[in-house]
Amino acid sequence: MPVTIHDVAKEAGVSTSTVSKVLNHWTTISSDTTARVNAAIIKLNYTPNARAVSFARKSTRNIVYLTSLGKDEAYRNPHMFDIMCGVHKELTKHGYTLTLVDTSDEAFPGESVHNVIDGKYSDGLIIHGSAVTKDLSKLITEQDYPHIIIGHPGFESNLCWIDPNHALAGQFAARHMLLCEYSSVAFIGGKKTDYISTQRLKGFVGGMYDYGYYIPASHIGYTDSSITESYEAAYSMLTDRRPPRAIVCENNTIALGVVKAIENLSLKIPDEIALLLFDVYPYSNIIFPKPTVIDINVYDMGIQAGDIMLRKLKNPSLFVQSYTTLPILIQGQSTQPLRKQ
Amino acid sequence: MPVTIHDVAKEAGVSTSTVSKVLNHWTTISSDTTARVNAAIIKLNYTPNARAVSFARKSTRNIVYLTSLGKDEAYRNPHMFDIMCGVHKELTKHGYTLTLVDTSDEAFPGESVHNVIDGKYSDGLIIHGSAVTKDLSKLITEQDYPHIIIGHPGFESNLCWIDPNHALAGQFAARHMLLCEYSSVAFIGGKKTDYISTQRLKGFVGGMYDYGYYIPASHIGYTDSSITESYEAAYSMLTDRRPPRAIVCENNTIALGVVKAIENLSLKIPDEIALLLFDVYPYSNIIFPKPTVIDINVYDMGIQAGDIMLRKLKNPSLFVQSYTTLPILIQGQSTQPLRKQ
DNA sequence: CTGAAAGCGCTTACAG
DNA sequence: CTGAAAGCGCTTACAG
Repeated sequence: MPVTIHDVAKEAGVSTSTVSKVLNHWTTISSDTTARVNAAIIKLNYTPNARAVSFARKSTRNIVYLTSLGKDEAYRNPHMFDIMCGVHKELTKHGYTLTLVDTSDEAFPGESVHNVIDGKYSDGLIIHGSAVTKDLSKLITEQDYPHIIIGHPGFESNLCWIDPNHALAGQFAARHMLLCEYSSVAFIGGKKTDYISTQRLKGFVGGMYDYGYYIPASHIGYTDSSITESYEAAYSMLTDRRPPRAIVCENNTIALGVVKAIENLSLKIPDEIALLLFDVYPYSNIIFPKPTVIDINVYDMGIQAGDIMLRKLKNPSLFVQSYTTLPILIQGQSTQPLRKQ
Repeated sequence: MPVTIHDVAKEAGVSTSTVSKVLNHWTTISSDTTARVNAAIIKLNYTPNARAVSFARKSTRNIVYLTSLGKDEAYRNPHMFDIMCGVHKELTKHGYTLTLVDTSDEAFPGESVHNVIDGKYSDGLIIHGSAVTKDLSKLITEQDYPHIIIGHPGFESNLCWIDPNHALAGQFAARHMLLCEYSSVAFIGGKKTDYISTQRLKGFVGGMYDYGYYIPASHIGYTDSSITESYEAAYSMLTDRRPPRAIVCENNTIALGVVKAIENLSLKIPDEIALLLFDVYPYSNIIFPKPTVIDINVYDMGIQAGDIMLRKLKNPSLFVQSYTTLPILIQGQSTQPLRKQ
């Protein structure tokens, strides 16, 4: 038979209320009693029944992480799981648990959310941006349910969200290029309709402009993010009569195409052409020489999401909509070493 | 105020016991009463309080997934998360939830497991093989706690586990090569101490042998799984006086090195040299021509783990130790097309 | 076929 | 500083 609070109370010669108070660190208990109760707890190896606690307390100390969990999602979108790990880390630190809910295979995703909320499975909801629909938004807002969205939803709303600052990452790229004294820099990105690519480009162009450099249209490439198109974009820029001195690649696949073009033209990195990438993942580690990369610490973004969730639980009126996660620069050998730090 | 079972009972004009019985599909309730209760449930939009249910029932309908959830784990080991998604899928289907527990940052991982078990957080434990220690094994075995290990632990035990059959995958590779009528086939693998690589090699060599083909030592390469060493291994085999007609690459990184050697020697795939890889992830999709791959459906392995867990909960004496997940062959253009299917 | 009542293991006003 | 008692929202023998 599992040991209960009654067993502990009997062992310590006190009431169950007193044991409960010791367990919850009430300050009104004498140190003598506290000691006796703790001794009994250790002697009996007592662990409170989490179900009973959560039931009596009317709070679960559990948060639900809502996202798409289909087959191959882990390969397609590992960042999402890295964020999840960050969230988990922060919640665990404060005694909360994390439960997963999938949105990938139901007709109406609101159904499971409705269950989570009305079934009181959790105290709050952390939702990956890709899983947010307008229906969901309405449901959460109406119920005024504690939540935080990771990655801002594609529409205006009163939801709370955080998001990495991709434009700022673009500015970082510009700044680094100028520190390396490259003024003629090209940018090869994804489609014009791609949100992240557009933000990075915007930040980059703006950043260069702030220092007095203007990027001509011929030095901006839009691709479908395939190796083939990126190769072609880079090849044509590099064989132009005024080739760029450096290329910023908006993602890893683009970088592969660009590197291939550079190899085929037998150019030396970084002496003849410099390279800067966004994201470490998934190919930066198979590019030689080791590339200089601007990365986003999404694990840290998960930690922030967890932290905000916890703060919201204490203060339900807390409202957050912000670009919160800063990019970091990882210096490699694909750009000139800086004169001094 | 949330609506409770009492509200439903009052609305339907019955007792709470009766409502509970309808909720739990007891067969003793008249269809007339059932209809009235269901109508009340819909009218009031009632959802049972999961906490109360789990508490009263003394079963949580929750399973804990125990694994390492540190930073970058999602990039290092996405398979683990794919498995997790499979587990989640199967559990959800049967009304169970999945909660995550991290093993990556504690001095004694048994601590959190002890909590999970004694705190009655869940009905069972699914543990990723990499997280299993002897202490943990002892704890679980002593408590006779429902569990299933994914990937067999590195030591003998009475734990229940399932694991993909890597040796069988090796046999598949041999069989496919012979169907393509390649008899001179090389194998480039990881270190001799690598478990998966060794199993795949063993299955491959054995499979070839079963059909009467013997792989000479010169056609077996051991590497540190780096592009450089794989390149060198392939280069030396291909420039040998009796080069292989096909190469089996034990993982994706090795394949990159091998492809590079093939390119540098200007050999044509598959006409001059054929290629077969293990694993789709992470680089098979950047290799041209699209390679023929032997993959393991680890998502499906997660589903199986979930299924076994559920069966164990019904029948605690169920004991499983088996190589359960079958490899699949994905035909690409790096081997001859087969004569007929 | 239905309901009254005990109980799941805690927490928390409230009284002392 | 401590304890008796009510209550969290269900389930489940048990009686009828």
